[in-house]
Amino acid sequence: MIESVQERTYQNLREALHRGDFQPGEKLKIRQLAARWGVSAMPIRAALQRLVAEGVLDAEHQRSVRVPLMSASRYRHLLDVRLLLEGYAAEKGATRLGDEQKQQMRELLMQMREAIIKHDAPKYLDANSQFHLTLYRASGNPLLNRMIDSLWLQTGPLFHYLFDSDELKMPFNEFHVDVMQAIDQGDGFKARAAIEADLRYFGKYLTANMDRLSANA
Amino acid sequence: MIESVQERTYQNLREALHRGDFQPGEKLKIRQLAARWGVSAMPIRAALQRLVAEGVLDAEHQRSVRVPLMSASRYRHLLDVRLLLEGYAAEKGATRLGDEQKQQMRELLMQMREAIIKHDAPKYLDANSQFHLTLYRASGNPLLNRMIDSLWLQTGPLFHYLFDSDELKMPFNEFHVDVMQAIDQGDGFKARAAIEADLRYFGKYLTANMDRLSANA
DNA sequence: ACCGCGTCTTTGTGATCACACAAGTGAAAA
DNA sequence: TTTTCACTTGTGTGATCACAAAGACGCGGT
Repeated sequence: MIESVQERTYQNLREALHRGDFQPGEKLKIRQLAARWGVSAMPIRAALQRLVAEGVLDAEHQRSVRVPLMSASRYRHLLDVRLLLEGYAAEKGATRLGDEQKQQMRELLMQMREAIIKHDAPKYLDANSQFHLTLYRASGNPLLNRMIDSLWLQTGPLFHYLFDSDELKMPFNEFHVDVMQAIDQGDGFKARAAIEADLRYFGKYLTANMDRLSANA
Repeated sequence: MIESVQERTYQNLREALHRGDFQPGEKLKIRQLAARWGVSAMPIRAALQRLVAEGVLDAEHQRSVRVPLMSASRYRHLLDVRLLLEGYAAEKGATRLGDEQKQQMRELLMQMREAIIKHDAPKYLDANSQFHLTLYRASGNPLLNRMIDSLWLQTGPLFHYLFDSDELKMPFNEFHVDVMQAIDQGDGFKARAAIEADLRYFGKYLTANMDRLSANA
């Protein structure tokens, strides 16, 4: 796989955002990021513009770009769209998953369980997103998948706040078990319901604690 | 309103695409476009990358960018997502529309009727898109609206093919009347159904004639 | 000590240039 | 006549530069 500097830079930025390297509200400065990765300003500009176009970053009055702040209403809007798209993708995907992908998802379920025991939040988050995205990808709609990717990237930074606080017991994967059952039964409707429950549960917890979380930031 | 060269260039490109200045499958060359609008390569690059990020243009193996071809399956995928998002936005929007916006939509309905009588396709298309987008915007979810905008831009060029052929009688606005009724009754569910019927009807016609249409291109 | 004003610095924007690589073109040989 | 290969042209990429505008800082006046 040949990758251009722009593509690499874009991926770097994406990962950094997902990792929570930048705080919500923080200004991203071109020259600063360029120095960080030892490239010129150009690929950084391109990556920033791309992320702005995807809705991941905010551009204010075409001057600086910032990591967006997550307000309760913004989260609500995000959740509404995610329920819509991910619910649909889950319903469709559950009936179209191949055997190897089902096996992958079972693996990921195990990895999540392990991660919880070991309190390995990054690993849990990684397995969790792969679990979801594998299911959605089976829907066979590339456009839908692109949009869902973008939505996850917009939600992503928030996850990391959550797992910084140790008190959280990460009991979320009971819904994942429901999803897995629904898949094994080929029951798309049940899969949708389980995914929606997962998202709602998560969202409920998140919005309830949002003030505390953003205060920590 | 201050606008940068990049923003202006982006809008120019958008309009050109919407107008059908470029054929599906056509390569867009940076220097050529730069000469066309008398700017340097830079704002063109930015605009192209932005449109690629929005899914409006295709970038193949990070070399040239092309106007995407509309295959039947691609249209199907687009329609599926549009039904999902626009159906939801319509249902939500129908119950939240303000009086002035309802009045605007009634105006637009009249304009569409006029445009049909006069066979003024551009005017019809313009009023049609405003009619839809006004309704959706009332959903009050900015993220949702951004995504719907992007979907319309991806579908947009196809509309123009349609109206190039005179045989088409544009009988579509009966569904728009249904939408208007549903709004007046404050019936979100009915509004959703009418919008979905509109999209499906249009899509059915479009996919049925896609071969002929793309042959004309 | 505080407020106002001008300057210096920071930062994004847009132009230009050098380069690499892909594609097209032509000629020469089989 | 066809195929192949070298060369030329076209095109995107990434770096650098000049500039304008916004923000930060400090100096001086009251």
